[in-house]
Amino acid sequence: MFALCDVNSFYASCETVFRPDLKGKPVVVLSNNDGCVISRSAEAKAFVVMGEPYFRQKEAFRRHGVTAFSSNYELYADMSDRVMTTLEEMSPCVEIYSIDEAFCDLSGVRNCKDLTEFGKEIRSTVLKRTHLTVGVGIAQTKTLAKLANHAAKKWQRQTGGVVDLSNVDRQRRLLAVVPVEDVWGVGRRISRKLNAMGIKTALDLSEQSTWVIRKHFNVVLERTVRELRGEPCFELDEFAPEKQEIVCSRSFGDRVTEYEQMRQAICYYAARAAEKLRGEHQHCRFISAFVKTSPFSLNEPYYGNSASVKLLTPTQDSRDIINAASKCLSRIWKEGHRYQKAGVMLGDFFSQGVAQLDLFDENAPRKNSGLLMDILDQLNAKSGKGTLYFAGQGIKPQWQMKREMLSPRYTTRYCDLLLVR
DNA sequence: TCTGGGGTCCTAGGACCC
DNA sequence: TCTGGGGTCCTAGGACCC
Repeated sequence: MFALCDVNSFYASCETVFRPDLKGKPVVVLSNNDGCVISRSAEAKAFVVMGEPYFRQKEAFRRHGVTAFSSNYELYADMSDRVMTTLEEMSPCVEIYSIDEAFCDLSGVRNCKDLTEFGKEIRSTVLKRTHLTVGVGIAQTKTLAKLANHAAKKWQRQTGGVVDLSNVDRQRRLLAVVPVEDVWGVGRRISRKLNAMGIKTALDLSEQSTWVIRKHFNVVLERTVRELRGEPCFELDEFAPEKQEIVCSRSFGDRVTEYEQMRQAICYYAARAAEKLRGEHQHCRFISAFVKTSPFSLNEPYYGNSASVKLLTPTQDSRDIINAASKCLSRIWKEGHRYQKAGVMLGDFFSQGVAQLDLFDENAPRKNSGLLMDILDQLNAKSGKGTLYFAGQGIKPQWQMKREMLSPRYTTRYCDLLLVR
């Protein structure tokens, strides 16, 4: 048995925890650069469109008294930790699936407790400790647990925010009313195709023959069908697998038109990516950089391109990674465009000591590289990000993002006491 | 004027091997 | 006239997730 626990309107709720005056009022959180709406409080759902740009909804926000926040990921990550710690205390095995969701293994719990009761305990404990509300969906497969969670949120008042789907009749009744596009693993493209085939509800999908689904779609959807029937295909992954790639990219607050500005931005992303890489205790061989103009602007030609290099010897040294990324940039830069976004990607990872040195590599490994990087990371960890940085990043970046409605650092600076007890 | 960021998995096709 | 069979590895692209 699995329980899927997720926080209601996570980002928006994190903001209202520290602004009790906004409880019960429409609140939204915006993506970087205050671009799109990425989280809405229950009260905001009626007149705010998820994923739509802020500038198009500004007027409606004003009319309905919606409070908007720039995203404050430091705060959300910290609140997420508190929620996950609580879940880990209450359940023997937890898979943290995203910043606001976790699957809990309930196979043992089942023998000694009523599952719905247990779900309610989780809810009240998380609420008490963090002032955040979670929905709990319980079932014998992950896909069904997701669906149960969906129901717990949709009919929160009737269900008390907890739905146990172990009963087969109950399962069928729910599947029959859930549109197929709300099933975990069924996105826009696939639901359109399914609808055209007359498959409209989750129940319809669960009744398809697996080989028909495999023929018209793929094994991924076949697994979803099996899971909907109660046959588990996905296990609980308690330990996060090692990363396969690291991406660092950002849209610019203002369009970038000058090479020097872009070079600084790429240098910054490369340095951040290298830092993340060392955080994973990995070395990489693949480095790429990309730039692009806005895909939305109609009166200028679109340009987007990327270039990559494959090193002979894996590295974790920021200097190597910055070097490689800068070289990539020089290959794809085109004068005369108004660039909206750029980024750096790392891949082809090797663990420490596993890499084979190359006899013909002209760039011999740098002396004391590991030691230097350790000191760099330690300093930045202790004294705050950006204490020590590379000259290539520039001193006064003009390309930084806009966050005009940012909330204070409630939990990571001076207000920690609020939540301690 | 203004539209996010970071991931995973699967498949098909090409290059190459014997 | 007629040109095999079985495999691996890599990459790009498409789908999905939050």
